[in-house]
Amino acid sequence: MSIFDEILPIYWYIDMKIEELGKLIKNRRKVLGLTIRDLADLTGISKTTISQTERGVRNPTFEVLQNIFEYLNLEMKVEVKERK
Amino acid sequence: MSIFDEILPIYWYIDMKIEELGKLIKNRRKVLGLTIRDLADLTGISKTTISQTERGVRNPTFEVLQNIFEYLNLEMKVEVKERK
DNA sequence: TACCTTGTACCATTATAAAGGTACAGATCT
DNA sequence: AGATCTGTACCTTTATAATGGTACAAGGTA
Repeated sequence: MSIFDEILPIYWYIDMKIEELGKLIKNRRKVLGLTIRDLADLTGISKTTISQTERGVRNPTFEVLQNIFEYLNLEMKVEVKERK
Repeated sequence: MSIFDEILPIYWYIDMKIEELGKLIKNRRKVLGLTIRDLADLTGISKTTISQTERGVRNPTFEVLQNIFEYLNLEMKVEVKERK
């Protein structure tokens, strides 16, 4: 039906690339069955900002990510990078 | 000698609060023995931005965090929040 | 006493994130 | 055909992040 019907991980790893972060947000939003308008209403963030953040065409602020993560039930962790 | 001589965790958890994120960055910078000027030179970010980000008095962009994390050898992970 | 380092305070300017509107294309309906 | 929904493409305006300079206070050192 769509790419979002595949088995979804409950854990994502982000290597600090803005495009990957956008894909993660869009994926998670779809999983929860929300539209961009829905998420905009929930967070109070404009649809423009959400759309562009999901596509990685803009550099969002921490506050924007904070709000989006809250309503997508996501949390961020920071670790010291392992040495290879 | 200072608060940074205590045993330091190799893992931090950030519950999306900008003040905590700032403390984490400052702590990590101190652990690596870097000054704000050092980090500014490494990342290309101004000392003003770094200082205010560490104190949580400003809302940094993702790009700024990306750069800081890179030179502090930190990485970000995103997880689905566990239900209580 | 200097002198140097570090971090913060303060300011003006520039760059750009965010908002909020309209319009449009594609898909999905009746 | 039309109507609706969704996401993107625009555009303008506003808010504010980021820069880069100076100055100053606290601390350490010679």
